[in-house]
Amino acid sequence: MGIKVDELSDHADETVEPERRTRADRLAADLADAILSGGFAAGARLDEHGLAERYGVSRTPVREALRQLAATGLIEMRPRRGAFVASITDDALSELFVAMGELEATCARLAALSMNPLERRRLESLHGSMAGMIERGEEEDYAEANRAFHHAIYAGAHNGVLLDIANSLRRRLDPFRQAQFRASGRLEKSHHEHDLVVRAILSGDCAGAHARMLDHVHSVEHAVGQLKTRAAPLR
Amino acid sequence: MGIKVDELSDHADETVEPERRTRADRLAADLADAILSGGFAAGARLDEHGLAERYGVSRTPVREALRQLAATGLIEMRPRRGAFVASITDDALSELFVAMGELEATCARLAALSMNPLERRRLESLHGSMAGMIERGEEEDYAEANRAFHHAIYAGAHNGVLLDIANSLRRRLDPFRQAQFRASGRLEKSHHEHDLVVRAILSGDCAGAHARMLDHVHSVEHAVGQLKTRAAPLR
DNA sequence: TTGAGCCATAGTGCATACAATTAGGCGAAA
DNA sequence: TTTCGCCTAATTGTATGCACTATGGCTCAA
Repeated sequence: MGIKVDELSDHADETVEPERRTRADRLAADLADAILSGGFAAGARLDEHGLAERYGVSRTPVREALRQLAATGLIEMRPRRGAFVASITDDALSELFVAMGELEATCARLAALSMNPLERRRLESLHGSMAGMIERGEEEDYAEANRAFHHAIYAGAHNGVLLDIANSLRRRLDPFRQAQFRASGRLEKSHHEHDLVVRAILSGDCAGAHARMLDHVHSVEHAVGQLKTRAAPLR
Repeated sequence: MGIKVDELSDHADETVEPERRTRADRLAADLADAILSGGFAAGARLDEHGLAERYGVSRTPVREALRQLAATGLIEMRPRRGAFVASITDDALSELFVAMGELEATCARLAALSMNPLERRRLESLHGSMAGMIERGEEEDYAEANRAFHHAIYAGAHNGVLLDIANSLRRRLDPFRQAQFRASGRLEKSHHEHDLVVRAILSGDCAGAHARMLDHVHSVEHAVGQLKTRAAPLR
């Protein structure tokens, strides 16, 4: 099941190959990036013909890409009425955070039980390196390391199904998580919460790992909520 | 051309309506049913042209239906090599059960916290009615009620995201769950486990609900495992 | 006889043309 | 003035044709 992982990872590991993946697949990835980075407004209509012209392909791969995205929940398709960027209501966002929290807490619990010594050492080392980033104010690096941190815990659960679910939820929440890093003092608080999670996992305290991770995600949700009261949602 | 509609003739819920859903959507549903009910062997190749001919449509809706199914994990698509019915290895099946167990346990915990009095009463009543089915040996009815029972708990978590995830996992596991009902004494054991879950939920014991549901799913997995050692997997 | 390379064939990826439906605007009637 | 209905334009759903890739069989050489 380890194979499945790098099928999903669409980074530039391919060098010159004259297109291994299909246009539809690459289009889906491109569109997902564009949507998640705010290139399309929430609720915006995704016109097949327009997208086809814009990306220089025919409507067929566009339609297939849209189907893929619809399956992830990133867009919504209504028969004969087209595709729209899924707009997240406050309630839906809250449900997403609750689900994400439960999933992450579950992974943390399983990780406390299943991680092998190497995985535990790597998690500890990654967590340790993040302290320095905070001191040096390296927000970008911290955000990236944060992703790796959470991913390490998903992977530590040793369950491909949960890994896939967690990744897909995280992708949808990432834009919101990103924003809260800019709240003052948030990085320190986040790191402290991580610390509690790591200690619980390393000591094999599965109930503690569950509880601490739940706390952490709730805290992230709270920070996002605070942000939204001041500024408009970021997409 | 819209005349030869009933090649796809499925359920008679639509009376005269000239197609509300698209062909691709109905095809996806039909194919999912066919696969889950064993109409296609595991690992079988799903030839686009053949399916198109068989269902009396062109390749385009077939392709879109296949994309949809691929997103649910029911089939696997490899670029330029076609679609195959996803074959489940023992390891993958085990991972699915673990994930399903964690999801169900999470829903049970949340249900213990969130269910309103009406939902609690309905859950209790449904559970009560299942005892009679066992005594009367109504396996079919019990299987149906069992689905409703678990669904009620997912819904009781009051979280659409978790509900969707649980449903999609359940769909993939249902063929295996069905089989274990035929194991002797399994119905009684299942009902007893349900009883523990219901009591925990009704009394608001969220930790207990989590633990009891985890036990229950593990027990189901064990029963399926027992079955598989004797007979070949059912698809 | 066995292995490697070539070729034919089948099947997917993509493009494009056509059909059908929806939505919005316009006009007529009450 | 308002409302109902029709018509048109825009857009999605479906069909089909072509091109390119992968796979299996066949040939030729060792």
